[in-house]
Amino acid sequence: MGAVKARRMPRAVREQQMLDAAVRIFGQRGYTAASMDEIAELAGVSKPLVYLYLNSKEDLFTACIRREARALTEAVRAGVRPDLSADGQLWTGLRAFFTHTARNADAWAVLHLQARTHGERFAAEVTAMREEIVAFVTQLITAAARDVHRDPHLSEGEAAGLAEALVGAAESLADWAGTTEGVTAKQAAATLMNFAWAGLGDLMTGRPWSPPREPETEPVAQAG
Amino acid sequence: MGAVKARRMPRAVREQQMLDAAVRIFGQRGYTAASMDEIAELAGVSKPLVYLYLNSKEDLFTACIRREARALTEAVRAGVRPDLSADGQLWTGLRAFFTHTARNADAWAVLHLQARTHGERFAAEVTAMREEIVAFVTQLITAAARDVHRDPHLSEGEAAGLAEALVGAAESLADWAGTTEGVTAKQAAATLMNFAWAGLGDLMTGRPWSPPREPETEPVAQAG
Amino acid sequence: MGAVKARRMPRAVREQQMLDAAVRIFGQRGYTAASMDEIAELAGVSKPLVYLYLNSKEDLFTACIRREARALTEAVRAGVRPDLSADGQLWTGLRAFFTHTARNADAWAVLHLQARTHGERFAAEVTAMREEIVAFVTQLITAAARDVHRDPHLSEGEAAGLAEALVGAAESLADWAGTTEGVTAKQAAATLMNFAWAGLGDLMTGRPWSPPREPETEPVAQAG
Amino acid sequence: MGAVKARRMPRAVREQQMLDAAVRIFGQRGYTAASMDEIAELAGVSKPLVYLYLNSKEDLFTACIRREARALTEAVRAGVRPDLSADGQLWTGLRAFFTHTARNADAWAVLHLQARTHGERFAAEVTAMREEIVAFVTQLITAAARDVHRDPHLSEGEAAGLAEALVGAAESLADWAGTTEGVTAKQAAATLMNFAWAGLGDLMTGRPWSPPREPETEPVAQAG
DNA sequence: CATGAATGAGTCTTCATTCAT
DNA sequence: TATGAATGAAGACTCATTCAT
Repeated sequence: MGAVKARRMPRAVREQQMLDAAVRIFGQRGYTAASMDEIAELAGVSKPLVYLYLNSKEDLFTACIRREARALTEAVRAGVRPDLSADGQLWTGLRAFFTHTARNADAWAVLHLQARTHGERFAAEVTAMREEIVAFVTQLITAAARDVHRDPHLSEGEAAGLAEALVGAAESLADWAGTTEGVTAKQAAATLMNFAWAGLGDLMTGRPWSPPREPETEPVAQAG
Repeated sequence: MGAVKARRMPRAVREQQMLDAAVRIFGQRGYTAASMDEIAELAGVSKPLVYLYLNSKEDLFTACIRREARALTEAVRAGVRPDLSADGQLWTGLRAFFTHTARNADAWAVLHLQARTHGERFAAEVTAMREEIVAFVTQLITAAARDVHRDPHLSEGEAAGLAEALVGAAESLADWAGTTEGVTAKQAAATLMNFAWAGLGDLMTGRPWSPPREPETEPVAQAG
Repeated sequence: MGAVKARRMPRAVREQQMLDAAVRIFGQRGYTAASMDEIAELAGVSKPLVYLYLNSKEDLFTACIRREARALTEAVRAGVRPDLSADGQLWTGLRAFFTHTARNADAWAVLHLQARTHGERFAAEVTAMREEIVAFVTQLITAAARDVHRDPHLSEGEAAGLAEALVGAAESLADWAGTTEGVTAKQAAATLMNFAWAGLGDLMTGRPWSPPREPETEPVAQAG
Repeated sequence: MGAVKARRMPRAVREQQMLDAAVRIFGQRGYTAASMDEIAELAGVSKPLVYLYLNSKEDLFTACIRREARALTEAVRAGVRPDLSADGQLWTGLRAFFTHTARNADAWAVLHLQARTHGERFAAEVTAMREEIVAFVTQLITAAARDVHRDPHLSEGEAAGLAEALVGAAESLADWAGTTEGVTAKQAAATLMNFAWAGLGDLMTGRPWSPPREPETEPVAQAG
């Protein structure tokens, strides 16, 4: 298991091996349950070397998050075809997204589950990436609205909410596709496009779904 | 801090206090970072008593998951108005869902984040609940399709995928509403209905979004 | 070795046992070389209990310093006979000092060597005690000067310097008496009284030793 | 930081640079807290080179002690004017001593604090130096006694005790002068001469301070 | 002569868990 | 019923020390 043990490698290479191991362990065990011992062993080095290069468990985790966040955004960016229409761009972007998350399940677990569950410092790191993506999707939605009407029915706030929903759905479907046998990235993307885009289309043509009248809305507040 | 110390309470009551404390700590610190010491202190009892009643950290966590999963499904079930049409039922269900998750943020964190991040045994516990909900939503979607056509365009698999997307989006929006100031449960529900339902409607009237032709789809497989 | 192992002792007692052990180990091995393992073992308890009661190595060391500093000052205070003349008070105080340090060699090593060698925080703790003693000795010296003249030849600064020298000499003699076989506390005290008091007497009668004239004094500055 | 990096220096020079760095670090951090990494970095060389030249941390520390002990004794020896009377010799010796310790505070910390706190092997190294000095001072005191009487009142043991006290006071005053702003070497020396010499003078003229009668002397023994 | 790469061994610290009362 | 006293096991982190180049 693991890579063949090769001693005396240049620092940069060893660092990547360590990050590979760390992403795998963090993704599978979770941040706290992951032990530096295990990571070092999987990386084929001794623990002190991990500390020498990556400083601490926190820093190591942060390095994982950064590397994988960058890898994911770049994969998506590379997938998007800017010459297509808004829905075409979304489609290709989603395909890239699902492909990347499915191929890098541990990295996705690190970003989507672990990083958000172990302290603000880590969460902030992913939030940056996520916001970048949400902003991009908001643009796409707004652009699409412009394609249909000169005078869009869509406020900025609404567009942001919809983007949030779309990204959220994508994230959940990524988990689903990663967990469920026989669901391809393409299928996941198609499902999401079907689910959302047609609806958005309707929305933009001025036929939004509207809730029935009702008397009262209680305020939302945390109980405990 | 914590509850007022009252001795000699009936076992059932004490147990609930412990679960209250545990949900709070697990939700805020995460499963591994949560310490039995802290939980016992917040519950206002000594640690051995926690062990006497709840057996072990794992069992305690499982008990939390079960209690909160049941509470959530019951809240949703209670929210749904079975006398309404499919979209009406979905709307009221979502409202109940967002209201409950917003009011019980720690419980939601336990179910949505913690339980899925710390071992199969816990994950399975939530999965059961989730599947129940997905099945219910699948029914609603199928029912809605029947309402529109006698001869639905919607395969079972498609309906399941859409339900998955909808539930996923709902989960993400629950996080979003819990995190973002000034977003009410009602708004979250409306956003999701707008996002999805109109699209589904389109879908059901036979105008699905369709991807452009392309030659090739690579299979999805985990790299590492 | 160590005390007979008795389980289930009240906290206060156990704490003192731990401090006893800690003083011994810290005094003999030094702060850094002392291991919590060894201290716990000598105290007859497990390491976690040491942490439960004393918090950390730093806190444990601080507790040692405080306890021993208090014990030493109290021993000296109890030794001084306030009804005697200044030289009588000094004599009895020194006797008490040498007796206590000789009987508690490890404690003396903690206070005199270890506490001053491992960070400001610890050093400050002993400095407080030392300043108290120096101030007391300064008073004695000044009082003695008043006994001899109405109009003392002794400035405040000079008195402080002399007190510093006397205390310093006492500290060194304590090491010496502790190390050298066959030197009693009484002898050490007598040596110091002989060494110093007669000289101070001379000083106070206005016959100070004076350095020969010389042309030049270079300023003192740290090289590195 | 550290010395300018110059490669390919003769071994002797490099060794001195290493010792310079080591004395500084050992003096400031203490033996155990000092890390070979830091020493090597401050010396401007790689760690393996330190090991190549100085063998081990213990050997390095020993080398420091030896070099600085020799430097100190030589400074004192060079300061003493053998053509002067006994008190003149003591005065000039003390001046040299305080000047050297003040100018080499780290070296003094190594000798006075660190070497005595980290194992017999190191302590022995300084003890040798100290005994040499004490012996020299004993001679001075005896010589001074001879200057006053043909038939000295001073036994050998008494002279040794007094020398011990004087040296001890000098050591403590060295710390004091090193720590307290505005105290020069000359002042420290004068304080000590005033404190001691006049007293010794008295002593030698046959008027020793004598303790009051008292019934009992308890034997001194270590408690623990 | 000189060093970047690498580690075995050990330290402080924490936590889930259990007795004895 | 309830708890103060106590611990085995494990994890993060550091350091003196050595190869291989």
